[in-house]
Amino acid sequence: MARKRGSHSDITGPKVREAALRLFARSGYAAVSMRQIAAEVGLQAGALYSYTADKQSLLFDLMREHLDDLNSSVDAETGQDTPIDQLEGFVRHHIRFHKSRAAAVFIAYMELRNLEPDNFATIEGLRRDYERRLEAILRRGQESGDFRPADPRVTAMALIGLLAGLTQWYRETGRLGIDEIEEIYWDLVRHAVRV
Amino acid sequence: MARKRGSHSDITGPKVREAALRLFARSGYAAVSMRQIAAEVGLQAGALYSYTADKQSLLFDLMREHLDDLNSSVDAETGQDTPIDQLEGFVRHHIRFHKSRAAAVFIAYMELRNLEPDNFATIEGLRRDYERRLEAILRRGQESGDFRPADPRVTAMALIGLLAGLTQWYRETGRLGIDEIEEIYWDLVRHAVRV
DNA sequence: GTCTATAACCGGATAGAC
DNA sequence: GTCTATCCGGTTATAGAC
Repeated sequence: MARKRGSHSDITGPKVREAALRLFARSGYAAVSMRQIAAEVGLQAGALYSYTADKQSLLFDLMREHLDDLNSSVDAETGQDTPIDQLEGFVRHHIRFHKSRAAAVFIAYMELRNLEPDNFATIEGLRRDYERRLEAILRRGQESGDFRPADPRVTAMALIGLLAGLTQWYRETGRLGIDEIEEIYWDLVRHAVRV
Repeated sequence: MARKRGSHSDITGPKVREAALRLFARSGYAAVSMRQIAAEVGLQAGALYSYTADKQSLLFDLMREHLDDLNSSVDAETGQDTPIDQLEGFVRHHIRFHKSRAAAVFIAYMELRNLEPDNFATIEGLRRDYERRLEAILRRGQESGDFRPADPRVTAMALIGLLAGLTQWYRETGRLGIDEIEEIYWDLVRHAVRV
Protein backbone atom coordinates (compact mmCIF):
# COMPACT_ATOMS: atom_id res chain seq x y z
CA MET A 1 0.00 0.00 0.00
CA ALA A 2 1.33 3.39 -1.00
CA ARG A 3 2.11 5.86 1.71
CA LYS A 4 -0.72 8.33 2.22
CA ARG A 5 -0.10 11.93 1.30
CA GLY A 6 -1.78 15.19 2.12
CA SER A 7 -3.51 16.42 5.27
CA HIS A 8 -4.52 13.89 7.88
CA SER A 9 -4.32 15.93 11.05
CA ASP A 10 -7.96 15.32 11.84
CA ILE A 11 -7.36 11.56 11.79
CA THR A 12 -3.75 11.33 12.90
CA GLY A 13 -4.19 13.65 15.87
CA PRO A 14 -6.70 11.37 17.61
CA LYS A 15 -4.63 8.33 16.68
CA VAL A 16 -1.61 9.85 18.41
CA ARG A 17 -3.61 10.50 21.56
CA GLU A 18 -5.09 7.00 21.52
CA ALA A 19 -1.65 5.45 21.12
CA ALA A 20 -0.26 7.56 23.94
CA LEU A 21 -3.21 6.60 26.15
CA ARG A 22 -2.70 2.91 25.49
CA LEU A 23 1.06 3.00 26.00
CA PHE A 24 1.00 5.25 29.08
CA ALA A 25 -1.57 2.94 30.67
CA ARG A 26 0.43 -0.17 29.87
CA SER A 27 3.96 0.93 30.71
CA GLY A 28 3.70 4.23 32.55
CA TYR A 29 4.44 7.72 31.27
CA ALA A 30 8.11 7.74 32.18
CA ALA A 31 8.78 4.40 30.53
CA VAL A 32 7.20 5.30 27.18
CA SER A 33 9.30 7.07 24.57
CA MET A 34 8.09 9.38 21.84
CA ARG A 35 9.61 6.92 19.38
CA GLN A 36 7.33 4.16 20.72
CA ILE A 37 4.26 6.34 20.36
CA ALA A 38 5.29 7.27 16.82
CA ALA A 39 5.83 3.62 15.88
CA GLU A 40 2.38 2.72 17.22
CA VAL A 41 0.79 5.27 14.89
CA GLY A 42 3.13 4.57 11.99
CA LEU A 43 5.09 7.82 12.08
CA GLN A 44 8.61 8.93 12.77
CA ALA A 45 9.21 10.54 16.13
CA GLY A 46 9.68 14.02 14.70
CA ALA A 47 6.23 14.01 13.13
CA LEU A 48 4.56 13.76 16.56
CA TYR A 49 5.43 17.36 17.24
CA SER A 50 2.88 18.44 14.64
CA TYR A 51 0.20 17.16 17.02
CA THR A 52 1.51 17.97 20.46
CA ALA A 53 3.87 20.55 21.88
CA ASP A 54 5.73 17.89 23.81
CA LYS A 55 5.34 14.65 25.76
CA GLN A 56 4.10 16.45 28.85
CA SER A 57 1.23 18.10 26.96
CA LEU A 58 0.19 14.70 25.68
CA LEU A 59 -0.23 13.45 29.24
CA PHE A 60 -1.86 16.61 30.52
CA ASP A 61 -4.41 16.79 27.69
CA LEU A 62 -5.38 13.15 28.15
CA MET A 63 -5.95 13.63 31.86
CA ARG A 64 -7.86 16.87 31.53
CA GLU A 65 -10.20 15.54 28.86
CA HIS A 66 -10.88 12.44 30.91
CA LEU A 67 -11.71 14.35 34.08
CA ASP A 68 -13.87 16.87 32.24
CA ASP A 69 -15.87 13.99 30.78
CA LEU A 70 -16.11 12.30 34.15
CA ASN A 71 -17.40 15.38 35.93
CA SER A 72 -19.96 16.34 33.30
CA SER A 73 -21.28 12.80 32.84
CA VAL A 74 -21.68 12.09 36.54
CA ASP A 75 -23.98 15.09 36.91
CA ALA A 76 -26.42 13.52 34.46
CA GLU A 77 -26.60 10.40 36.63
CA THR A 78 -27.04 12.02 40.03
CA GLY A 79 -30.05 14.25 39.39
CA GLN A 80 -32.47 12.16 41.41
CA ASP A 81 -34.50 13.49 44.30
CA THR A 82 -33.31 11.48 47.26
CA PRO A 83 -29.74 11.23 48.52
CA ILE A 84 -29.86 7.45 48.41
CA ASP A 85 -30.80 7.54 44.73
CA GLN A 86 -28.11 10.12 44.06
CA LEU A 87 -25.54 7.92 45.76
CA GLU A 88 -26.69 4.93 43.76
CA GLY A 89 -26.37 6.95 40.57
CA PHE A 90 -22.87 8.04 41.54
CA VAL A 91 -21.67 4.54 42.35
CA ARG A 92 -23.15 2.87 39.29
CA HIS A 93 -21.94 5.63 36.99
CA HIS A 94 -18.43 5.44 38.40
CA ILE A 95 -18.19 1.72 37.79
CA ARG A 96 -19.63 1.77 34.29
CA PHE A 97 -17.64 4.83 33.25
CA HIS A 98 -14.45 3.37 34.61
CA LYS A 99 -14.99 0.09 32.82
CA SER A 100 -15.56 1.79 29.48
CA ARG A 101 -12.43 3.93 29.85
CA ALA A 102 -10.12 1.77 31.89
CA ALA A 103 -6.92 3.12 30.37
CA ALA A 104 -7.79 6.78 30.95
CA VAL A 105 -8.90 6.08 34.50
CA PHE A 106 -5.72 4.23 35.26
CA ILE A 107 -3.59 7.06 33.93
CA ALA A 108 -5.56 9.66 35.86
CA TYR A 109 -4.77 7.83 39.09
CA MET A 110 -1.21 6.72 38.39
CA GLU A 111 0.46 9.53 36.54
CA LEU A 112 -0.28 12.50 38.78
CA ARG A 113 3.30 12.62 39.91
CA ASN A 114 4.57 13.00 36.35
CA LEU A 115 2.69 16.25 35.83
CA GLU A 116 4.62 19.48 35.98
CA PRO A 117 3.53 21.76 38.86
CA ASP A 118 1.07 23.95 36.96
CA ASN A 119 -0.51 20.98 35.21
CA PHE A 120 -0.68 19.08 38.48
CA ALA A 121 -2.60 21.91 40.11
CA THR A 122 -5.15 21.95 37.30
CA ILE A 123 -5.71 18.19 37.34
CA GLU A 124 -5.82 18.07 41.11
CA GLY A 125 -8.56 20.69 40.99
CA LEU A 126 -10.66 18.57 38.63
CA ARG A 127 -10.19 15.53 40.83
CA ARG A 128 -11.26 17.59 43.79
CA ASP A 129 -14.41 18.66 41.94
CA TYR A 130 -15.35 15.00 41.50
CA GLU A 131 -14.71 14.21 45.16
CA ARG A 132 -16.82 17.16 46.24
CA ARG A 133 -19.80 15.88 44.27
CA LEU A 134 -19.80 12.71 46.35
CA GLU A 135 -19.13 14.67 49.51
CA ALA A 136 -22.19 16.84 48.84
CA ILE A 137 -24.41 13.80 48.34
CA LEU A 138 -23.24 12.34 51.63
CA ARG A 139 -23.80 15.62 53.44
CA ARG A 140 -27.35 15.94 52.13
CA GLY A 141 -28.08 12.34 53.09
CA GLN A 142 -26.94 12.98 56.63
CA GLU A 143 -29.05 16.10 56.89
CA SER A 144 -32.11 14.22 55.63
CA GLY A 145 -31.47 11.43 58.10
CA ASP A 146 -30.93 8.79 55.43
CA PHE A 147 -27.23 8.32 56.18
CA ARG A 148 -25.47 7.74 59.47
CA PRO A 149 -23.51 10.76 60.69
CA ALA A 150 -19.84 10.50 59.69
CA ASP A 151 -17.25 12.93 58.39
CA PRO A 152 -18.36 13.53 54.76
CA ARG A 153 -14.91 14.29 53.45
CA VAL A 154 -13.28 11.15 54.87
CA THR A 155 -16.27 9.02 53.90
CA ALA A 156 -16.15 10.36 50.36
CA MET A 157 -12.45 9.59 50.05
CA ALA A 158 -12.95 6.10 51.47
CA LEU A 159 -15.76 5.33 49.03
CA ILE A 160 -13.83 6.72 46.07
CA GLY A 161 -10.93 4.51 47.10
CA LEU A 162 -13.25 1.53 47.16
CA LEU A 163 -14.56 2.35 43.69
CA ALA A 164 -11.20 3.30 42.21
CA GLY A 165 -9.61 0.09 43.45
CA LEU A 166 -11.67 -1.70 40.83
CA THR A 167 -9.22 -0.68 38.11
CA GLN A 168 -6.45 -2.45 40.01
CA TRP A 169 -7.95 -5.90 39.83
CA TYR A 170 -10.95 -6.07 37.50
CA ARG A 171 -10.27 -7.83 34.20
CA GLU A 172 -12.72 -8.34 31.32
CA THR A 173 -11.90 -12.02 31.30
CA GLY A 174 -12.51 -12.54 35.01
CA ARG A 175 -14.98 -14.80 36.78
CA LEU A 176 -17.65 -12.13 37.23
CA GLY A 177 -19.08 -9.63 34.78
CA ILE A 178 -19.18 -5.92 35.48
CA ASP A 179 -22.93 -6.03 36.18
CA GLU A 180 -22.50 -8.51 39.01
CA ILE A 181 -19.62 -6.53 40.45
CA GLU A 182 -21.68 -3.35 40.19
CA GLU A 183 -24.38 -4.96 42.34
CA ILE A 184 -21.91 -6.17 44.96
CA TYR A 185 -20.22 -2.78 45.15
CA TRP A 186 -23.48 -0.87 45.41
CA ASP A 187 -24.62 -3.24 48.12
CA LEU A 188 -21.44 -2.59 50.11
CA VAL A 189 -21.64 1.18 49.72
CA ARG A 190 -25.32 1.31 50.60
CA HIS A 191 -24.89 -0.65 53.81
CA ALA A 192 -21.75 1.30 54.71
CA VAL A 193 -23.54 4.64 54.86
CA ARG A 194 -27.24 3.99 55.50
CA VAL A 195 -28.72 4.33 58.98
CA MET B 1 35.49 16.10 57.46
CA ALA B 2 37.80 13.56 55.95
CA ARG B 3 36.35 11.00 53.63
CA LYS B 4 35.67 7.72 55.37
CA ARG B 5 37.73 4.74 54.38
CA GLY B 6 37.39 1.01 54.83
CA SER B 7 34.38 -1.27 55.09
CA HIS B 8 30.94 0.20 55.67
CA SER B 9 28.77 -2.27 53.85
CA ASP B 10 26.69 -3.04 56.95
CA ILE B 11 25.78 0.63 57.27
CA THR B 12 25.87 1.75 53.65
CA GLY B 13 23.72 -1.11 52.39
CA PRO B 14 20.67 -0.11 54.44
CA LYS B 15 21.28 3.54 53.62
CA VAL B 16 21.16 2.72 49.92
CA ARG B 17 17.88 0.88 50.34
CA GLU B 18 16.40 3.70 52.40
CA ALA B 19 17.42 6.29 49.83
CA ALA B 20 15.96 4.20 47.01
CA LEU B 21 12.72 3.78 48.97
CA ARG B 22 12.41 7.50 49.56
CA LEU B 23 13.22 8.47 45.99
CA PHE B 24 11.09 5.78 44.33
CA ALA B 25 8.14 6.85 46.46
CA ARG B 26 8.62 10.52 45.67
CA SER B 27 9.35 10.42 41.95
CA GLY B 28 8.59 6.92 40.74
CA TYR B 29 10.98 4.13 39.85
CA ALA B 30 11.40 5.07 36.21
CA ALA B 31 12.13 8.71 37.00
CA VAL B 32 14.85 7.99 39.55
CA SER B 33 18.42 7.48 38.35
CA MET B 34 21.16 5.51 40.02
CA ARG B 35 23.08 8.79 40.18
CA GLN B 36 20.33 10.33 42.31
CA ILE B 37 20.33 7.40 44.70
CA ALA B 38 24.11 7.53 44.95
CA ALA B 39 24.07 11.27 45.61
CA GLU B 40 21.49 10.81 48.36
CA VAL B 41 23.80 8.39 50.16
CA GLY B 42 26.99 10.27 49.33
CA LEU B 43 28.47 7.81 46.87
CA GLN B 44 29.35 7.74 43.21
CA ALA B 45 26.93 5.87 40.97
CA GLY B 46 29.36 3.06 40.29
CA ALA B 47 29.73 2.30 43.97
CA LEU B 48 26.05 1.34 44.28
CA TYR B 49 26.76 -1.88 42.44
CA SER B 50 28.61 -3.13 45.51
CA TYR B 51 25.23 -3.24 47.28
CA THR B 52 22.78 -4.27 44.62
CA ALA B 53 23.00 -6.24 41.40
CA ASP B 54 21.09 -3.54 39.54
CA LYS B 55 18.26 -1.02 39.82
CA GLN B 56 15.60 -3.68 39.29
CA SER B 57 16.84 -5.73 42.24
CA LEU B 58 16.64 -2.64 44.41
CA LEU B 59 12.94 -2.26 43.61
CA PHE B 60 12.18 -5.95 43.88
CA ASP B 61 13.92 -6.37 47.24
CA LEU B 62 12.10 -3.36 48.70
CA MET B 63 8.72 -4.68 47.61
CA ARG B 64 9.34 -8.23 48.75
CA GLU B 65 10.56 -7.19 52.19
CA HIS B 66 7.58 -4.91 52.61
CA LEU B 67 5.03 -7.56 51.66
CA ASP B 68 6.71 -10.21 53.80
CA ASP B 69 6.50 -7.86 56.78
CA LEU B 70 2.88 -7.03 55.98
CA ASN B 71 1.80 -10.64 55.78
CA SER B 72 3.58 -11.79 58.90
CA SER B 73 2.48 -8.82 61.01
CA VAL B 74 -1.17 -9.02 60.03
CA ASP B 75 -1.37 -12.58 61.30
CA ALA B 76 -0.48 -11.39 64.80
CA GLU B 77 -3.43 -8.98 64.72
CA THR B 78 -6.11 -11.31 63.39
CA GLY B 79 -5.86 -14.19 65.85
CA GLN B 80 -9.11 -13.39 67.63
CA ASP B 81 -11.96 -15.83 67.97
CA THR B 82 -14.82 -14.17 66.14
CA PRO B 83 -14.82 -13.10 62.52
CA ILE B 84 -15.89 -9.59 63.46
CA ASP B 85 -12.90 -9.23 65.76
CA GLN B 86 -10.62 -10.66 63.10
CA LEU B 87 -11.95 -8.17 60.58
CA GLU B 88 -11.45 -5.32 63.02
CA GLY B 89 -7.88 -6.48 63.62
CA PHE B 90 -7.24 -6.63 59.88
CA VAL B 91 -8.62 -3.14 59.21
CA ARG B 92 -6.90 -1.43 62.12
CA HIS B 93 -3.62 -3.18 61.42
CA HIS B 94 -3.73 -2.20 57.74
CA ILE B 95 -4.25 1.47 58.54
CA ARG B 96 -1.60 1.67 61.23
CA PHE B 97 0.93 -0.37 59.27
CA HIS B 98 0.36 1.72 56.19
CA LYS B 99 0.78 4.95 58.06
CA SER B 100 4.08 3.87 59.58
CA ARG B 101 5.47 2.76 56.23
CA ALA B 102 3.80 5.09 53.79
CA ALA B 103 6.66 5.10 51.29
CA ALA B 104 6.92 1.31 51.05
CA VAL B 105 3.16 0.94 50.75
CA PHE B 106 3.00 3.50 48.00
CA ILE B 107 5.74 1.77 46.04
CA ALA B 108 4.12 -1.64 46.47
CA TYR B 109 0.95 -0.29 44.84
CA MET B 110 2.43 1.99 42.20
CA GLU B 111 5.48 0.23 40.88
CA LEU B 112 4.11 -3.20 40.03
CA ARG B 113 4.32 -2.43 36.36
CA ASN B 114 8.03 -1.71 36.56
CA LEU B 115 8.83 -5.21 37.77
CA GLU B 116 10.30 -7.65 35.29
CA PRO B 117 8.02 -10.66 34.63
CA ASP B 118 9.57 -13.09 37.11
CA ASN B 119 9.74 -10.48 39.84
CA PHE B 120 6.20 -9.40 39.10
CA ALA B 121 4.94 -12.95 39.53
CA THR B 122 6.62 -13.23 42.93
CA ILE B 123 5.28 -9.92 44.21
CA GLU B 124 1.83 -10.57 42.81
CA GLY B 125 1.82 -13.85 44.73
CA LEU B 126 2.60 -12.07 48.00
CA ARG B 127 -0.14 -9.54 47.35
CA ARG B 128 -2.51 -12.38 46.66
CA ASP B 129 -1.58 -13.96 50.00
CA TYR B 130 -2.61 -10.77 51.75
CA GLU B 131 -5.89 -10.56 49.88
CA ARG B 132 -6.67 -14.19 50.70
CA ARG B 133 -6.30 -13.52 54.42
CA LEU B 134 -9.11 -10.99 54.25
CA GLU B 135 -11.12 -13.24 51.95
CA ALA B 136 -10.86 -16.07 54.51
CA ILE B 137 -12.07 -13.82 57.32
CA LEU B 138 -15.07 -12.76 55.25
CA ARG B 139 -15.89 -16.35 54.34
CA ARG B 140 -15.80 -17.47 57.97
CA GLY B 141 -17.98 -14.54 58.97
CA GLN B 142 -20.57 -15.50 56.39
CA GLU B 143 -20.56 -19.11 57.53
CA SER B 144 -21.04 -18.06 61.14
CA GLY B 145 -23.88 -15.76 60.14
CA ASP B 146 -22.11 -12.59 61.29
CA PHE B 147 -21.69 -11.16 57.80
CA ARG B 148 -24.19 -10.77 55.01
CA PRO B 149 -23.72 -13.20 52.15
CA ALA B 150 -21.69 -11.63 49.36
CA ASP B 151 -18.92 -12.85 47.07
CA PRO B 152 -15.89 -13.00 49.41
CA ARG B 153 -13.31 -12.38 46.69
CA VAL B 154 -14.99 -9.27 45.34
CA THR B 155 -15.78 -8.00 48.82
CA ALA B 156 -12.17 -8.48 49.87
CA MET B 157 -10.89 -6.58 46.85
CA ALA B 158 -13.39 -3.78 47.44
CA LEU B 159 -12.38 -3.42 51.09
CA ILE B 160 -8.67 -3.53 50.28
CA GLY B 161 -9.28 -0.79 47.74
CA LEU B 162 -11.03 1.26 50.39
CA LEU B 163 -8.11 0.80 52.79
CA ALA B 164 -5.38 1.25 50.19
CA GLY B 165 -6.93 4.47 48.95
CA LEU B 166 -5.84 6.03 52.20
CA THR B 167 -2.28 6.40 50.91
CA GLN B 168 -3.57 8.49 48.02
CA TRP B 169 -4.98 11.28 50.13
CA TYR B 170 -3.94 11.01 53.79
CA ARG B 171 -1.32 13.53 54.87
CA GLU B 172 0.27 13.84 58.30
CA THR B 173 -0.55 17.52 58.36
CA GLY B 174 -4.22 17.08 57.49
CA ARG B 175 -7.33 18.05 59.43
CA LEU B 176 -7.81 14.65 61.08
CA GLY B 177 -5.33 12.39 62.85
CA ILE B 178 -4.85 8.77 61.90
CA ASP B 179 -6.76 7.58 64.98
CA GLU B 180 -9.90 9.45 63.97
CA ILE B 181 -9.63 8.18 60.41
CA GLU B 182 -9.12 4.65 61.70
CA GLU B 183 -12.42 4.87 63.58
CA ILE B 184 -14.30 6.21 60.56
CA TYR B 185 -12.87 3.56 58.27
CA TRP B 186 -13.61 0.72 60.69
CA ASP B 187 -17.15 2.01 61.11
CA LEU B 188 -17.65 1.98 57.33
CA VAL B 189 -16.23 -1.51 56.89
CA ARG B 190 -18.21 -2.94 59.79
CA HIS B 191 -21.52 -1.63 58.50
CA ALA B 192 -20.66 -2.66 54.94
CA VAL B 193 -20.39 -6.35 55.80
CA ARG B 194 -22.40 -7.04 58.96
CA VAL B 195 -25.91 -8.48 58.82
C1' DG C 1 34.79 -0.46 49.53
C1' DT C 2 34.91 3.42 46.87
C1' DC C 3 36.76 6.10 43.38
C1' DT C 4 37.26 7.93 38.34
C1' DA C 5 36.62 7.06 33.69
C1' DT C 6 34.27 5.17 30.13
C1' DA C 7 31.48 2.01 27.21
C1' DA C 8 27.27 1.49 24.85
C1' DC C 9 23.03 3.05 24.42
C1' DC C 10 18.51 5.69 24.58
C1' DG C 11 15.92 9.87 25.68
C1' DG C 12 13.30 14.42 23.98
C1' DA C 13 13.41 17.79 20.86
C1' DT C 14 14.68 20.43 16.55
C1' DA C 15 16.19 21.67 11.51
C1' DG C 16 15.62 21.45 7.02
C1' DA C 17 14.55 18.59 2.76
C1' DC C 18 10.66 17.03 0.13
C1' DG D 1 2.51 16.72 7.01
C1' DT D 2 6.14 13.69 7.26
C1' DC D 3 10.66 12.42 6.51
C1' DT D 4 15.85 11.89 7.74
C1' DA D 5 19.57 13.42 10.33
C1' DT D 6 21.36 15.32 14.28
C1' DC D 7 22.15 17.60 18.85
C1' DC D 8 22.97 16.97 23.41
C1' DG D 9 22.28 15.17 27.53
C1' DG D 10 20.82 11.37 30.07
C1' DT D 11 20.83 6.21 31.28
C1' DT D 12 22.74 1.57 33.38
C1' DA D 13 26.54 -0.90 34.05
C1' DT D 14 31.51 -2.16 34.05
C1' DA D 15 36.87 -1.77 34.45
C1' DG D 16 40.61 -0.80 36.81
C1' DA D 17 43.16 2.40 40.10
C1' DC D 18 43.74 3.18 44.97
